[in-house]
Amino acid sequence: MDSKEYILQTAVTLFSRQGFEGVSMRDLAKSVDMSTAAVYHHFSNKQALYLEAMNFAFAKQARAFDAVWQADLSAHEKLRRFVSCLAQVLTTDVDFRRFMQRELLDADDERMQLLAKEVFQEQFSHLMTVIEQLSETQQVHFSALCVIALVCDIIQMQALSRHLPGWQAEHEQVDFIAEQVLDLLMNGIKGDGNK
Amino acid sequence: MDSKEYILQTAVTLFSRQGFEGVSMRDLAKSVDMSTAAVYHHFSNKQALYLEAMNFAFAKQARAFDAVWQADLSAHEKLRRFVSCLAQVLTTDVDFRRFMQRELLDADDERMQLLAKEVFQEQFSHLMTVIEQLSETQQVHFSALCVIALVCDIIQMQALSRHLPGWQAEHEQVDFIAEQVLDLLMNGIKGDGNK
DNA sequence: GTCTATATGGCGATAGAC
DNA sequence: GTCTATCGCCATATAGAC
Repeated sequence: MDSKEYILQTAVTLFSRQGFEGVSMRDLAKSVDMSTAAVYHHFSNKQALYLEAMNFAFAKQARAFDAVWQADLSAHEKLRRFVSCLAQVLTTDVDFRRFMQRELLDADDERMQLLAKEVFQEQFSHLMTVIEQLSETQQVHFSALCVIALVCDIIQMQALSRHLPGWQAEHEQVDFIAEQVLDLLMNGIKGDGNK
Repeated sequence: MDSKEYILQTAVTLFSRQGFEGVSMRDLAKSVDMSTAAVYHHFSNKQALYLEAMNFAFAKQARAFDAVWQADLSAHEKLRRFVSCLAQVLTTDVDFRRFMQRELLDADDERMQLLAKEVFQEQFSHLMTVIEQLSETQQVHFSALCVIALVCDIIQMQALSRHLPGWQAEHEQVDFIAEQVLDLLMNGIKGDGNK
């Protein structure tokens, strides 16, 4: 009975690329080489399938960050690892990234709350602790948000930035992104760091 | 014959909220109080209507940035105005923001090129010039991308960040966002600026 | 330019055999 | 657990009258 898992895996890919309305149960059934009736045997309706697919996609990434917050690292090193890990995950697992972006657009408040609790909250709390150690800012929540926003949107905008002046291929490499983001976070736009 | 414009205006709102697949020609026709046949009189098919709606939404914002790059301002002041203006536009015109996010997700390379040329390129070039004046970084393109990414994604993540620890209502005010982003850009995460 | 009516096909979901 | 067949509805798009 890993039909069900196979369906979920496939659904994640399809939903992340074409959205809820853009994927029909027929499309999905064809992709997993089954009849629609067989798919409906595993999920009560399309909405339920979508929610399970979402949880499935997010659960896979839950423990990608485990190595980041180890107690015996400096705050600076923790931040470096987090930024690097986030860039890595978002670049590698394109389905996850697109699913997340789509949820940010389409989710109602209830699903947004779920996303916050199940996917973000733990990492966000760790990140806030690290920022408190590194900075005197009173805007810890906002600073943490900035870190995540920077990494997410840089990767999200890659397909666009390719067509803007000054683009270079290395701008899309994970290590380059992580290094530049960290430099910006530590030194601001002046970038007097390692250059 | 401003039926056509009225249809476009309505289409922008619907498409930005529910996406291409989520809006039927019937929905749209009902929203503008016409028959679907009347809508089809103005647009050859749904795809063409979508593309015209996209151009319509983006054209409205083209000259929102006119006051930003005035020659007699300091580079720092230009940057401040750009960040503030961008935050203002994205907060005020929710349809525009969502449409842009959706295009970043759904557009193929051709539409991405259009988006780059018609919407971003001019502002992006100005922004790169300003960054060159403010900074010694060799990564001007990347830094410019960071500025835009920061503002866009902070606003995009507001609905989520509401459910994360440490959130405060003032985090969603345009002036607060602009001020904090500028501080981060100039001083990094330490935020030793005006605090 | 707008309508009513309709052609044609895809949609979510179910019934019932195996 | 999977299939074929089908229900009832909604989709895009068009024909032709006014």
